[in-house]
Amino acid sequence: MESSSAPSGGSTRREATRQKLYEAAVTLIAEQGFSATTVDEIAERAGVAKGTVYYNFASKSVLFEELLRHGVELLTASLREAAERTERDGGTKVDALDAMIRAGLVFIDRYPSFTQLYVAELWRTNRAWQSTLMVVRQQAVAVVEGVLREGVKKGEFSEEIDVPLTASALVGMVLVAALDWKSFQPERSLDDVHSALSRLLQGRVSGGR
Amino acid sequence: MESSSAPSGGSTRREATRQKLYEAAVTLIAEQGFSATTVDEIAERAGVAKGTVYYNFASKSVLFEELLRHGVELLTASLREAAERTERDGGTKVDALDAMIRAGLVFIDRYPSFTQLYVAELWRTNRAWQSTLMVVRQQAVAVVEGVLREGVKKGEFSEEIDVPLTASALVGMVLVAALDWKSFQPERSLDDVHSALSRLLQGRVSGGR
DNA sequence: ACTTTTGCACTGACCAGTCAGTTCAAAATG
DNA sequence: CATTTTGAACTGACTGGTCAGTGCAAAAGT
Repeated sequence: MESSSAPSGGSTRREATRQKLYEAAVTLIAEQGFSATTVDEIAERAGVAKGTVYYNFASKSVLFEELLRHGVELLTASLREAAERTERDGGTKVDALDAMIRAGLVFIDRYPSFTQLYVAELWRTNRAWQSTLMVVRQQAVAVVEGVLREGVKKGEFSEEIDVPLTASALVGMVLVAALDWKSFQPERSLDDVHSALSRLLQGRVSGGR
Repeated sequence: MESSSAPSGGSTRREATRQKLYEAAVTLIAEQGFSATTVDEIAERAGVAKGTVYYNFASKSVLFEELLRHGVELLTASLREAAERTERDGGTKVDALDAMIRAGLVFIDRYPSFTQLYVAELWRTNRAWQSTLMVVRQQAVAVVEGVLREGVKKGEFSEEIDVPLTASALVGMVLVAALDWKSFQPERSLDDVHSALSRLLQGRVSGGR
C-alpha cells in the first residue's frame, strides 16, 4: 500500500493526467470560452474519461482556476528573470523594459491560447475566479512597475510618469501587438515584432528618416 | 448601447425595445460571457417578455452580432471624426494620434461594458460571429493605420515603422490602460489618463525631469 | 386595421456532476 | 517465491436540472 508517497517532484501518473487536462482545456476554452466548453470535450481531447476530470479537480471552474494560476506564475517568473538578468549585465532600465517586452513576446509565442483566454477573462466581473485572477495579475504587473519606479529613482525616467498606468499601457501594447501578430501574421519572426515594439517604446517613431 | 441617450434615428416603438435589449445584453454579457447569459435574463433586465426578444431578433447570437457591429461602428466614426477635426485645424499627425487616443478613452469611458465584451471576443476562433467581428475591427484599426501612413509620407514619422503592428500596439496601449483605469481607479479623470498616455506616445518617458 | 408586445406552457437537446464498479502495480503475507 | 490484499487512479452510464427556442391567443399600442 501507500504506492505513491512519491517524491514531490510530480512524476506520478496523476501529475501526467493533470497536465494532459490542462493542455486540452486551454485550447478548447481559448477557442470557445469557458461556458461553451463542456467537460466531456475536455476529457475527450485529453484522452481520458469524464470521471477522471472529477477525480483530479473538484469542479470545472477549479480546473480552470488552477490553470490560470499556473500560467500566470510562469509568465511572472519569466519577466522577473528578464529584469534580473539585465540588472546583472549592467543594463539600463530601458534595457530592462526591452528585455521584459521580449520575455512577454516569447511567452505569448509559446502559449498563445493561454494568453488569449487570459485576456478574455481578465476584466470580467462576477465570476468565481475573479479574485484569483486579480492576485496573479498584480504579481505580473508589479514586476513592470518595479522597474519603472527604479528608473524614476535613478533619474532615467521622468518623475512625472504615472507608474501603474504606464505599466498597464506597456502590458497592453505588448499583449495586443502579440495577439494580432499570432492571429494575422503568424509567419513573422519574433525579432521582427520585438524591434517594432522597441522602436515605439523608445519614442523613435516621430522624428523622420 | 449601455447608457445611451440618443434616439439614434428610428422613432418606432420597435426601435426602442431593440435599444433596451441591447443595453441589457451588453452589461450581462460583459459580466458573464455570452454562453453564461440566458435569454430569460436579458428579457427580464430589459423589462420585456421573452417572446419579444424573438420577435425582434432571429436568435440569441444574431442579437449579439448586431450589438457588436453597432458598437464598433460607433467607435470607428468617433476615431475618424477626431482625425478629420485635427486635420482641419491644421494639426500634425502626432496631434491626430493624440486626438484619437482621447476619442478612444471617451468611448471606453462611455461604454465600458461594450469594450470589455469586445476584447473578450476579439481573438476567439471558431465562433459564429468571428467574421463580422474581423470586418468591423479592421475598419477601426484602418483609421489609425491611415494616420500613421500619412505621417510617414509627410516625413513626420520614421519610414522604418511597421504600420499595422504599430497601430495594433497603440490600440492595445489605450485599450488596456483604459480598462484598468475603469476597473481599478474609476475615480481618476479622463484628462489625467489621457496626459499619461500622451507622454508615453511622445517618448517623453525616458529622459529625466 | 395592423404592428408589436405579452404571458405562459411546452419541448428537446445538452451538460455538470455523481457513483458503483474496474484496473493494476506495489506492498504485505506465508 | 507465489499469493492475496490494498488503495489510488480511472471509467462511463446515469440523473437532475437548465435553457434556447416555439406556439399561440389575448392585449396593448399607434
